Amino acid sequence: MDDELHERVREVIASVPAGSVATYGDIASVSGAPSPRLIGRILSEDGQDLPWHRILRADGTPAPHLLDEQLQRLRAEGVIPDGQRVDLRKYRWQRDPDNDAGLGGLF
DNA sequence: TCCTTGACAGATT
DNA sequence: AAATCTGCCAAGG
Repeated sequence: MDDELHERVREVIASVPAGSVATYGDIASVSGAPSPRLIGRILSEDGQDLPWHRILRADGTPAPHLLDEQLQRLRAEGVIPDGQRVDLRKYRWQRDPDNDAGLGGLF
């Protein structure tokens, strides 16, 4: 059921902790989406209730139309963007190797 | 049914 | 380092 995938993607995005960010590719990989494009599409349609501002592109730069709002919201959460770019090395959300994934045993 | 568009990513040039 | 090309999947015209 592809609806499940859609739901899973939202779940993963919702599981990203404040003060951290993730890339579309990461979300796609963790959620099992076939392509990161799906993430963007889902967010554009059904991401109103999700922390979409924590999702960045692979370079650490948010999407062009969201750029203002994105950086502003991130800054409010403690993420300090370097110009238009966020240090993924520091803020990128990665599953704790010691603790299980942020999925909370979704698998 | 084919073509275009879009919150992307990675490899090339 | 920056611009370009290619592959990717789904939805709408």
